[in-house]
Amino acid sequence: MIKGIRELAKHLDLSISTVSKALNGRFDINAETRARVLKAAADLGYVANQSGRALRDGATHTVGFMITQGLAINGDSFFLEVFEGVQQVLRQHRLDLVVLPCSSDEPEAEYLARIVTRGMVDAMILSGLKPRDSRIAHLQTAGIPFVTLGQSGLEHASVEFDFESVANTSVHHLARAGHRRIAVSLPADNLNLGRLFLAGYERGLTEAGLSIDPDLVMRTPPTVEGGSGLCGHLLSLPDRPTAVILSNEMSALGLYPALRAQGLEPGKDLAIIGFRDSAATRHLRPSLTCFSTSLTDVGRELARIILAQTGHLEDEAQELCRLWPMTMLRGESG
Amino acid sequence: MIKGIRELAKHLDLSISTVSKALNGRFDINAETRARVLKAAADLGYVANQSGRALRDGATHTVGFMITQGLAINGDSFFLEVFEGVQQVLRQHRLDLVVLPCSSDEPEAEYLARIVTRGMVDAMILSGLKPRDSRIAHLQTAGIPFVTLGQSGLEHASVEFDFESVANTSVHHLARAGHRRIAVSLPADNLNLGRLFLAGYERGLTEAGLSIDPDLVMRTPPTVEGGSGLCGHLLSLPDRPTAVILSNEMSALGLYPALRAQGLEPGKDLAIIGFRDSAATRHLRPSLTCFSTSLTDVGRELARIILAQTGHLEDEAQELCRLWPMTMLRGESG
DNA sequence: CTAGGTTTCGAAAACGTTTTCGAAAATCGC
DNA sequence: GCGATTTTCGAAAACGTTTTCGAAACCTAG
Repeated sequence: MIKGIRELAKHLDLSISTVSKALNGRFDINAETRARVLKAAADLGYVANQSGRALRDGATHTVGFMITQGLAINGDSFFLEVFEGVQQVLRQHRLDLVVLPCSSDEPEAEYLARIVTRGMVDAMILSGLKPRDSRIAHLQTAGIPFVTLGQSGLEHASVEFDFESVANTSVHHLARAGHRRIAVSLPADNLNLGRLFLAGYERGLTEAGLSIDPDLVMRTPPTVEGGSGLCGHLLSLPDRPTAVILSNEMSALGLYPALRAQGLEPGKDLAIIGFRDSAATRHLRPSLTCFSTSLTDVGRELARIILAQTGHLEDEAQELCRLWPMTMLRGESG
Repeated sequence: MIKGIRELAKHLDLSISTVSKALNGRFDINAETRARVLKAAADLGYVANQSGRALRDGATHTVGFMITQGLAINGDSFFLEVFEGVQQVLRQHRLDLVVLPCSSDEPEAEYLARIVTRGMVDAMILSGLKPRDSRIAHLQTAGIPFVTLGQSGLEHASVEFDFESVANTSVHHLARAGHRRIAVSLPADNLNLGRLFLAGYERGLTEAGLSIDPDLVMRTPPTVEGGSGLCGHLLSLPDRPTAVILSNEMSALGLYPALRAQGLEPGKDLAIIGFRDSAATRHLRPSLTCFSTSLTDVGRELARIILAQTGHLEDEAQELCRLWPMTMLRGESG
């Protein structure tokens, strides 16, 4: 194993600059010498030192993906699948992905500032944003290219699931099946998810010629317990709804057993449309009608947006907020 | 915002070296000037550039945690909890954690070699190891400190769940409840998990005065479908077992409904002990008797082992393989 | 054979940091 | 007040890489 380009050059009896240019594909190098250099580098296992490279040309060739402990949504691999896609695309452009986990005992903004000002990454992917997240302003003033996964805004690039269409499609699907009283479960906070979901829900009702009843819009924590609680809430309504649309992947896991405890059968006595297809919901019986998408593709899109901002991708002018479509998986629950 | 230590020095009308020493706590700096430098650095948001630092003193002050998409037997929440603990401890020593996801279209060894020879990290944490994983030899010859999560061997540092005790405790628990025919479900491959689990199982049987019946040792893929298949296998046995011990967290999710489809009730017609407590298994009814541990603590231990190897932690001589204990959560299933 | 053009390579600077070592300033003993 | 000692600071080198620019060597045409 060889230490630096200096040793490699000495070993080849060439100058440092010649070796560097051969490795980086510059055009003022004889094809024969280039081949000789490449072979030697491969044989001796030489790879350019990252710090030296970064220092020289001011770019780390590295994209950061910040995650926080709080948002471990459930037991399945949401992020792992996204990482896969990001890394796949970045690698084609000789960039690398580093995931940066912020521990819960450090403020997110402080952590991000440290990472960015230390110059550890050229660009950032953010997830788990809070309503008015200070991290966005920080990256903007620092001039670091970035994209967010979810919580889109007009002022920065983002990828967000198309909750509006999901809710809208759900309503139409249920209305076609004859349902007139369709409830919806939303998170209590004012995240984009809730706003978009509600908009699609109401548009669907209007388009289907159904009336909008505020009593049918429930605020539920996005947990299994939230799903259990939802059951009581639904059954207590005067004119009991015959269908419910869920906006998170955990609710169904609580709703199913809670219904059965009341002697009701999911999908039969209450139609259910869930969100999102995952390892946890996939084995519910009767199978859950829900929405699905390739998270690896989402990761690929995130990477492409970053590449477009850093100039690695010359083509298409990206729209700022990428609404990500999801497809409905018809199950037995509604 | 300020660019480099050069600007900061000029702004303070001090030399570069004085500023550097003040920031790094060297002892040949006047307390007053140090305070002045620290204040200015904080005010102007200066943080030492990572590449320059790494280049100068040959250390990146960064620990890598390699994960692979392929064998996603553990999901987001598993890793996120481990990351939390690692980052907590590393941060106290002014180190940082970077998670390095290897995409499925690149050989793991090649990816690791690239990361390491590029000098992106000072040490590595490895997970998801295969039986004779070439990554270990590579790190050893490269002289990079590392620790593995699982798949312990005598030749390198590792943290591994104490599967032997888990299986042993399970057998004793079931034997005490009167069970004589206790089955066990193991993965098909020859990972440590299977070896250790089987050893603990057989030791438990012997200690409880029960005979060892090879028919009761089943090889099942560690998936929900594996759990479903296990049901048929169990029921087809001539002298049907009254209890089963599972060695992965997904099996129970398949076994429960499969049993019910046969008209049998989990925990009543078949005692079940699961491994491991997780968000997915936590809402099974009747509740699953299973084993649990703090994954954040596991992360902390991993970090400590790394710190001991890199000399950041002067104290205790670590044993090579840290067997990690788990505690049994008594549920209604057995 | 020579002038001009093309191809191929090397010397040197720069990126930002830390540390060694020496110099200057301050303090002390007498 | 002066030499000796301690305290405080600055100049410069080094880490490994890439790129600019100039020099050398080669080739072509006349």
